[in-house]
Amino acid sequence: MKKTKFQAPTGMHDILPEEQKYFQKIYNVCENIANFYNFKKIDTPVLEETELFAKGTGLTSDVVQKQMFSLRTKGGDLLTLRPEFTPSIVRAYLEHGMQTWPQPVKLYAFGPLFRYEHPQAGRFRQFHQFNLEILGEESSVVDAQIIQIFYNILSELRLKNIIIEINSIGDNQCRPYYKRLLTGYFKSREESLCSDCRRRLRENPLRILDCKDEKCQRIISQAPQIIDHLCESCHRHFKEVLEFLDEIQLPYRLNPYLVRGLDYYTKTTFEFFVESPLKDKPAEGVLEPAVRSALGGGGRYDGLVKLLGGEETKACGGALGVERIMLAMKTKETKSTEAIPTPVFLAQLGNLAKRKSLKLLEDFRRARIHVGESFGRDSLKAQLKMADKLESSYTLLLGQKEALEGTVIIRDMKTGKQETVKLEKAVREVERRLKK
RNA sequence: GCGGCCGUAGCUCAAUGGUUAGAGCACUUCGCUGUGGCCGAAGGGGUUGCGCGUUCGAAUCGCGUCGGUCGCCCCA
Repeated sequence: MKKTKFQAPTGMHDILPEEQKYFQKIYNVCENIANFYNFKKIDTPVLEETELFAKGTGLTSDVVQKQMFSLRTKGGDLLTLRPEFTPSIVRAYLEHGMQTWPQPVKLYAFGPLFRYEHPQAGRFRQFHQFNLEILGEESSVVDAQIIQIFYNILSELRLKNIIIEINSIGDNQCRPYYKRLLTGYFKSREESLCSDCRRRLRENPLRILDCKDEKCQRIISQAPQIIDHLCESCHRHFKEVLEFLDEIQLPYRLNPYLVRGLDYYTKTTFEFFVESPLKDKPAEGVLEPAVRSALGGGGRYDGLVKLLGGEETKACGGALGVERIMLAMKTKETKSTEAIPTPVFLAQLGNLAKRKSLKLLEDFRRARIHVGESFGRDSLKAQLKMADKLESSYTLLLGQKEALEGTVIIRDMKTGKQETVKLEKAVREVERRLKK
């Protein structure tokens, strides 16, 4: 065989039939639940103006600073493969005048996203998210609802030990004050911070809070926490969100350092994890790090719509990472969906029979019975072998003799018993047998 | 952007520096003219990721490069 010259680009993958089971499963669960909560589906282009993300996602975010796939069109437009959904959806909200729809507008999206970064477990340059947005709603109840929906999806996919981490990062009433406080705190200890954090100190001091560096950690643990410095309205909002979560008994954990890297968040931020039950015995050393990465996250973004040119519109949203869910499903050995057998196989022999087979196949399609075939093969042996591989319960045999007589043989693959029936009765006969 | 590990058949993997790089699985065909599974036989499939070097001789050693994978950063 010739050496294959081409391969998928770094961090991008074919989703082979084997994997499609998981994909489909995740998509179906997301869609069903989203529909139940009255979300409407939206698809947006994979490419958007670069400016949309620069402004929306934010210039200080890593996503914009170094992870965008950007290109210039022949006409000179600067476009970027979407690294996340939210700015696109806000753009669509404004472009189509959704402010005039009954508020809030609840939308969901599912599709590929692109970020230029170094691939590793659960992290790819092309990956998929399921995304929810509720635009035009200020109430804390929707924050809780979005968290609840994501939680429901993950449970429905049979993931265990789901943990929600939650925080509030305030709004532009209280955050500037907290930021100054924090900057002051870190400035006085700047020499002890890692180089990244020294940069963050100037650009976005809040991000220092989720630095993993050991020395930084010690400093962070003594730092002022935002929840102690929220303004009245943010404080109330956060308290309400937590009360809602208590009410529906979701297992959340406060994480005062959960900041998130996208610039537009205000008030509530949250992330989802699957906690490993093996935590106390790291001896086997399997699968720990991959499982710890966030399965999803999101938060409130009360300023984004205005930032992108609309009226002040409060909103909240979030996303689940499809590949990461798949990883978690596999790691937890959630029962993988077995290959579904093809109940009936149609084998033919001879030209006349082949022609009649095409028609017979259509009869079965109309009866919604899945029938396998291998019309390209002429030997009966090879066709029966295929029927065996497909784990068919019955094989229909249509040869020269049967074609002339207007009959077909039904072979029970388990017992090997065969019975000849009229061609017109084939569908009904098979239906009857399958019911047993 | 930085670091660890790994690149041999479609897949999983063998092969002290030494003939023509092997095995299992998978695939195709035959044994069996119109009857599957089991069994037996045969066959196709490789520039050992690529390049340069060391050597009488390289899948094996060295350097480089590309790719994969895992981690840091960040995120889903």
